[in-house]
Amino acid sequence: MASNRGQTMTKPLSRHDLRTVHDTLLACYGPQHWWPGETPFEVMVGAILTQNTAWSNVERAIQQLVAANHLNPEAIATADPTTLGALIRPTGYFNIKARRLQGFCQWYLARGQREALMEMPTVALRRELLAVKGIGPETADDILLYAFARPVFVIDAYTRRLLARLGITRGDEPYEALRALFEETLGANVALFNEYHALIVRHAKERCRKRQALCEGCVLAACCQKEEGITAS
DNA sequence: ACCCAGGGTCATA
DNA sequence: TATGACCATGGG
Repeated sequence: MASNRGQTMTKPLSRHDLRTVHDTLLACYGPQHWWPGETPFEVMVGAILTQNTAWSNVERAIQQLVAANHLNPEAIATADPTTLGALIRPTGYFNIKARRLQGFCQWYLARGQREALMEMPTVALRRELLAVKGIGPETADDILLYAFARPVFVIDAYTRRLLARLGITRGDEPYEALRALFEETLGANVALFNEYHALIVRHAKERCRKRQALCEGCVLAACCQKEEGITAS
């Protein structure tokens, strides 16, 4: 299906319109330059710290890790858990996340870090990431896509909400079903997956919000199945 | 004083 | 397999 860059979509959507949704969002917002992180390792740390947490809180934690010279796998793996917890405190769940970071870094070092892991096939790397305690499907896919440039589509709460409101899904599909939907419909494409997920986050944060969505003026409004969108108050 | 935010694990039934 | 409790800080 042809894209309609710069225009408002006007028909109810099916799953085959995922490409057009991307093009419409890109025309609206422009490239998002994701993931916000200086290095691949910082992306991995950020992916764990942002679990169920606002990104602004993660930025503080990253700053504190840098200031304490702890933003490297050796320092995190060998840090005192209480010290590490204090550094990442702003992200919430800091006791659990400190353990998750340490478990991840121990695996990362044992596996020879990024250089060695880059040689591993995507399916095998994904399986290993999921075996690390505290890394579930979304965190694994964040790392695969944004730190290892693998063609894996990230499904998060924003993606679920947007697809359900558009009428493409019901909202209760399992993670793997939604990931397969995007990957099979769009075809493996790292640059596209990277940009699309970033655009979904941008759109869901600033317009397709959980409550009080700003449907008036939305580029997807004409084709969206969401009923009674609350406009700006 | 709520509700929400770029989840995941574990214990139950 | 499917729900619920739990983890915890910061902004609106």
